[in-house]
Amino acid sequence: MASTISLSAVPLFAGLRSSDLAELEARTRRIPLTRGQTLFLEGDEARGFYLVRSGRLKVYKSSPSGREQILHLVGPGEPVGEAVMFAGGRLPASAEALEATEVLLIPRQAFLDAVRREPEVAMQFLASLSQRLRFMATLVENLSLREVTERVAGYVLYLSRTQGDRDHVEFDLPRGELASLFGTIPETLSRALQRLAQEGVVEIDRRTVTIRDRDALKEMAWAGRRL
Amino acid sequence: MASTISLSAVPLFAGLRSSDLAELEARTRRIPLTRGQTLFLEGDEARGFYLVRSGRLKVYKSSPSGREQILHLVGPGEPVGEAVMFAGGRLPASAEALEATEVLLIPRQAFLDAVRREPEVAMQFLASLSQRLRFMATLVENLSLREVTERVAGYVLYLSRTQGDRDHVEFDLPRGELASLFGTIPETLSRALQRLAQEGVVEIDRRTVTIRDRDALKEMAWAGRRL
DNA sequence: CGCTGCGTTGAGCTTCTTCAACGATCGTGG
DNA sequence: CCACGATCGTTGAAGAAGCTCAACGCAGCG
Repeated sequence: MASTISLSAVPLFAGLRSSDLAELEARTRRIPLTRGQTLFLEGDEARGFYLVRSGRLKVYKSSPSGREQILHLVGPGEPVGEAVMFAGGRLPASAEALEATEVLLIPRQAFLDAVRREPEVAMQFLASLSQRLRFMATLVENLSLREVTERVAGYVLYLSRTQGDRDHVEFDLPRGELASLFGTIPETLSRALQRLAQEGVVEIDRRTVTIRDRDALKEMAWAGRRL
Repeated sequence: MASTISLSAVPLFAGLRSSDLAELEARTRRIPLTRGQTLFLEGDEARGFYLVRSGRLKVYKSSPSGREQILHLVGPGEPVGEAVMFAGGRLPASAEALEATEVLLIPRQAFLDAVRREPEVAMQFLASLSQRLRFMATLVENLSLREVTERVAGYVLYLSRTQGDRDHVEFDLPRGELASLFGTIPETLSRALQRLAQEGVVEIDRRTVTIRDRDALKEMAWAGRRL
């Protein structure tokens, strides 16, 4: 279950020769995290960046009143905090383990050396940042232009796509975290799910969602209302 | 007024030798845009990316009902659509000129050749994407965790910072665009401004904002309420 | 078997949006 | 140079979506 990815299998470092990989790895530090443990907080100084080896992190912003907005989820082979390395400044968000997680701390200089050896690595990071940027654009669109029920419908379809286009989909997060991902609170999420269920579009049992009317679900996901 | 930036002054290409710069420039195409003209629409195929030489663009998402959310503003020396080059896929948003604007279309291959000549260019783009990512994180935070009045207060402070910490600040956009930037509509923005004015925090005359009580403004910007 | 935490449901309230009307401003053409 | 129309910004009233607070059911766990 706790699949651990080795550096040689990390797409970001594809292109590095195994000797360089070995050197890179030697300069990293392994950091084990338990569920709920904080990796860093918004405003912290960055000493390098992190690579998730196993488990999962949430990267989030929190409000003075305690509400949280998840910016993205980070899984095995994916980097966290690397943007600070490129642009400078302090960490713009916080990160916390959603389950038992192991990350690698990669010091700034070790990374720069790797890039010098193999410029292709920089291109991989460009691709990675670009993908994240696209994800953020979608998030902004959801928060600003879609209502909660539409976001949920869209997420179910997204999960269905990533989980093999089945009609059986598993939420990979508890309700509260799911709500933070959608930019809302558990109560509202609960009501949105209930609405989808009541209209016969999906069936919901705990974390399992069964898609009953895929077309209706698609309809809700991008138009929702009017037009 | 219409300051035009030359390629040699673009930070992204700092590091390129002038001969390489000349070659790069020779492979670009100049595209003049009038105010309101569309550069590309969400879903378009990208042939390369664009660099703004003069003027200003908005990059935005639009909803079926016609509302728009501005993702970012792009000025002289800044790139648009480059993320698609790195990550593939189609353009995730639309772009339109806010005023008379000239952009350079830089073909994918011309860019790749430049990077091959000078790997430092890749690092510059990493920094640029990272900054944009940070901006997007702030946008998400605003949309999800702050109310409109707080966003406006924050923006006024931001403008004050960028315009030299004066108490006299100029909105650089008409109301409607400003509203799109804040993720709301002109009516709501108008009321938010009115509230700030009524509490004596700022004074507003058309696009000019005079900060009357900077501390109160800061207070509104990050806490707003409770705690 | 009871405790604890998560998820759901209900009622009331706040914020924001919608729709409509109105005033001001600016550019244009007479 | 002025009058006109179009656009932009503001204001008001009503409605919708989402949030807060509180209570409750239920499952998992000690």
